[in-house]
Amino acid sequence: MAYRQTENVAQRLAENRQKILTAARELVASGGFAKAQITAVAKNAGLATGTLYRYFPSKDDLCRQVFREVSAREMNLLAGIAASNRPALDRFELILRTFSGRALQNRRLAYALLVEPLDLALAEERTRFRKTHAAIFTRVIEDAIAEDAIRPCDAKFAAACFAGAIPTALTGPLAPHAGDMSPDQVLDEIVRFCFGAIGAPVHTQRKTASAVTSKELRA
Amino acid sequence: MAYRQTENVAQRLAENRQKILTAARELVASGGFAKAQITAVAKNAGLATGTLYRYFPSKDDLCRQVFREVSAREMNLLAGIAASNRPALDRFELILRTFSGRALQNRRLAYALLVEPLDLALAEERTRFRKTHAAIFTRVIEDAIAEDAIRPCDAKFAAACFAGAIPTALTGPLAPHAGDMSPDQVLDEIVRFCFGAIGAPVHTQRKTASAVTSKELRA
DNA sequence: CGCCAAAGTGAATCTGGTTTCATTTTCAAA
DNA sequence: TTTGAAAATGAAACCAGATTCACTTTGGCG
Repeated sequence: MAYRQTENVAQRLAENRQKILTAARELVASGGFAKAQITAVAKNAGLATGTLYRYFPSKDDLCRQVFREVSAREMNLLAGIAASNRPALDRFELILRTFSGRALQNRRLAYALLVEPLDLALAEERTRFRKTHAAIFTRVIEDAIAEDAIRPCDAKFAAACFAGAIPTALTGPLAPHAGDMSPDQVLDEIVRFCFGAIGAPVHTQRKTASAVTSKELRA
Repeated sequence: MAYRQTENVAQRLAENRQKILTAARELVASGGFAKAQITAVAKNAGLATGTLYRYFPSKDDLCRQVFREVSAREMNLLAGIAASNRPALDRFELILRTFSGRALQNRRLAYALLVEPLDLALAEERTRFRKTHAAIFTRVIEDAIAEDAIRPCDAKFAAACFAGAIPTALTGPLAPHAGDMSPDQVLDEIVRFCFGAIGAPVHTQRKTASAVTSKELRA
């Protein structure tokens, strides 16, 4: 009577795995990765601590998985915009507004992904994330140069600057205090800053498709 | 015969304290704060672990002290430049070149201070450090605006961007690989980027006093 | 010289979490 | 209904460091 995994069970397993990831994600979104202790995740998922280890080999693996899932959404969104066929500077602006807009819409989570102090394993994951941002920026900057929309500059270098500047300016202790600036002002300043940095003309009345927000994404 | 601390002893105590700080600083400079375990610091200082606790109440206190001492040097240097009475944009450029030049001259240490993953206590210290950078940038940007050297913008916001951009672009995984760009090219790109970002004209042949390097500082 | 308080020592202890694993529960097949 | 393999459990073991503390050493003073 070789044991065979029944459909029923397989589904429950998948559900549990999901429950764990969701539970962890919730904790992270509410209080950063520091809150995602195994015991807490287990309780939040309605499972015993030991059970988690039947689904994930270690805490690090679980947290990395959470980080990847959350960040993948963002990266895909931006990559999608970067790959569209509008003029490079339009794409650039859209990326800036989308990235920043979404970060401002879920500050706690953005903080966790972008600037909160993390342990080594997660910092590695964050590095991936940032490298992806940089790659996306690099691409549109190079395109803008190719299109003669801006004068040549070191695209990779500028991209690294953006990948560092934006998170710092949006979240964490250096970000403007709520009440200091409205989200829209923040977006405008970001665009002005980034356009200026690569020597692109800043239209005060730019008229582009509005950024993709998380509400729209959900829909 | 109430015990009175003799001159001799007082001096040895001071020396030991210094030995500990130096030992810790060495470890940090060579391998980041992760290397600064109590045991390692003690060994490096030629003292027993327990002894360190006669000088510092906890590891966190010791490490914070190290962080402060190392970063204070940098902050004073930059603050000094910011306070000089040259035109604002000259000061801005000088600050950028000094900051970046010094970081490139001691990459490992710069990495530790600026971007390496740190525990909470030290991350707090780093926040101070970055806030100071931002304050210095804010000041010269505001001065530049007051001097009509650039058109008005949100100085604080731009400063936060710089405080995020420069560390990322100089050290850590997004920084240009050695061989990719020469240090001088990096400095030029930084200046170009930052000037552009606040809408300042970039002179290709700017002629300013050269940045303050650590060699000069030592002298 | 002999005494004492302070300084120094480092093995033993503590700590806050992760991870294990012997036991119990579930459930499909016989 | 019985059976056994997989799944779930959670209390106990574990871990890598920081921290403590009973003891030894030092050196100023009578």
